Amino acid sequence: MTETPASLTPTQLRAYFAFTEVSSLLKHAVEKQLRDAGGLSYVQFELLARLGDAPGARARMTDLADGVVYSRSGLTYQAQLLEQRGLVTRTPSPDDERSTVLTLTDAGRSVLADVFPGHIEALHQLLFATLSADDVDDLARILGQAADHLRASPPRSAAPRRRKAS
Amino acid sequence: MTETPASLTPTQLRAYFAFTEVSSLLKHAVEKQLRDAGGLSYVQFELLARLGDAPGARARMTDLADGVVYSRSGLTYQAQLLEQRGLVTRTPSPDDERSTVLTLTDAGRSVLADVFPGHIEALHQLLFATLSADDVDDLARILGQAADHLRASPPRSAAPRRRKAS
DNA sequence: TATTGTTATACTCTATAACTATA
DNA sequence: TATAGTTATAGAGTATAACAATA
Repeated sequence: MTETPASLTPTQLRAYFAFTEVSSLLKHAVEKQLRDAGGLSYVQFELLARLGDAPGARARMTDLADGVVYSRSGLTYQAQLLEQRGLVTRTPSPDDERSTVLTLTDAGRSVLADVFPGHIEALHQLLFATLSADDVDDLARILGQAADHLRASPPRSAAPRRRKAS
Repeated sequence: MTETPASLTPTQLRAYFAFTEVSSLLKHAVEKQLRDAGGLSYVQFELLARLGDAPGARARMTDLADGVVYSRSGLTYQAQLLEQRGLVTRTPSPDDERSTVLTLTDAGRSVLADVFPGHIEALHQLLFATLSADDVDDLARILGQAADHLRASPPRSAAPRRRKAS
């Protein structure tokens, strides 16, 4: 067991407050851009972007749910919305009939293409414009480390699925 | 006008992805802790914490709304919830009868006290445990800079209040 | 019996617009 | 006329639990 201090240092507090503030302001700005440019919520964009990166532009619901921090029913809900808009298709997996495979359609890829440039521009102007290359290096290294730690951390908010205590 | 590159560097991408991942995982974990320890949402915690820091443990609705990124009606909603639980009081301001002043009650301060230790512990274990003192310094500096920039940026999602175009 | 995904449902949160009251 | 805040309302999103189908 590692002992936990009862308080944070002033610098830790500053880092935390700055982090939450950047997180909040950046998320709002990005969500607005995604909504204006493609009518997408952040989650929907993330799902489409993951599909766009996936081999064959397809992925199983469960694999998507593990990446995004969502309940399965929430993912079903979002997948329905995307399917209704024709941005993805849902088909049963040939390998395992229980699984549903989401596939990005041409229309989905087109919406992604509509949205990407503005997304990148927003990130550049809001986040990266004021940071030096060294700052970005540091940020990537430090936050990458933190992300690794958090990902491995037990208190996952979206636990894979509860296991019986027996 | 500053020219905007059409894409991000690989390091910028890594920094961005790490940032969003940390943001998402940390927020979920912190929200769970606040809910379990004090039945508070993150917004409610933030409001109570701001009142706790404010002189006289009191603040006007508008001043709170400017800090938190919320619509006025959303703030009214949250203030009602907090008042119903007896954690704050709402009284008209003596200076300006249009204003409402929120004041933290003893019960509110008590809930804050219940919640703080676990909040700090969560931050320490999830975020700071793996970071060196230098890393925290860098993080505070870099994100502080980004926060300053974002705060000053025109596309505020919660604009103070729309002004007539005339 | 465990796993994948869907459905039904209820709840929280947020924003817009209309409204009241005060400056 | 402008500002502070509330109310009414409607919509998006999320999670839990029960369920059906497959492994």
